[in-house]
Amino acid sequence: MAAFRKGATMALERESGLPLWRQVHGILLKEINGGVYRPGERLPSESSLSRRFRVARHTIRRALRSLQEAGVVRTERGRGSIIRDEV
Amino acid sequence: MAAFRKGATMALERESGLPLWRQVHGILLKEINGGVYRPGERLPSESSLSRRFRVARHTIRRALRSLQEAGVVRTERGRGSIIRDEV
DNA sequence: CATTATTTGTACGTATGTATA
DNA sequence: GTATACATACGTACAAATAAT
Repeated sequence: MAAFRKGATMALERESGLPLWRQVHGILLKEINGGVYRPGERLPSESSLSRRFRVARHTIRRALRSLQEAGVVRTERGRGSIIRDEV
Repeated sequence: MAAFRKGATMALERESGLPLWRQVHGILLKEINGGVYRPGERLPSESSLSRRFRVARHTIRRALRSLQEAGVVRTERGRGSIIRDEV
């Protein structure tokens, strides 16, 4: 399937009970694991992700935070969220 | 001094460069260490702290999150933020 | 080197949902 | 059943660090 193309994603499910930020987390994690974004590379900016997923930047930041806590990315002010080398 | 009374605090410094949420973190931590709030007890609600410090609830939540990450409190939905047993 | 644009951080506000008291 | 309290999600504005021109 075409689920690993950059920037093309199914719409989030707003009635699923699963928080939007968790859905974003899951999608980005799959894309990272699928090689769409690779270690050392930056994820798209928060604004960009906000447009892509049609959610508030706040929601994107919540998702990115959970990716940080999971050790998947590190976020640097003014630079972006960088994929960590896989463990 | 009277720095350890419940709910009576100097105003936060908005020009200090230190983020408001860090200031709130520091004050609450001192009060916890000073015995104002004790292990097993709950901190005041987010709304209450918001009024006390005259900052948005968002800012209080940021401070509480950093206290969680520091292992000082645990937050439970519908219940509040409970002081952890000291380590 | 200087200016502008981009990007994340802080801080405010509002509304609604969900769990607990 | 009502009130309280935290969680999710929307929005806006500006500051600060970095990148790009």
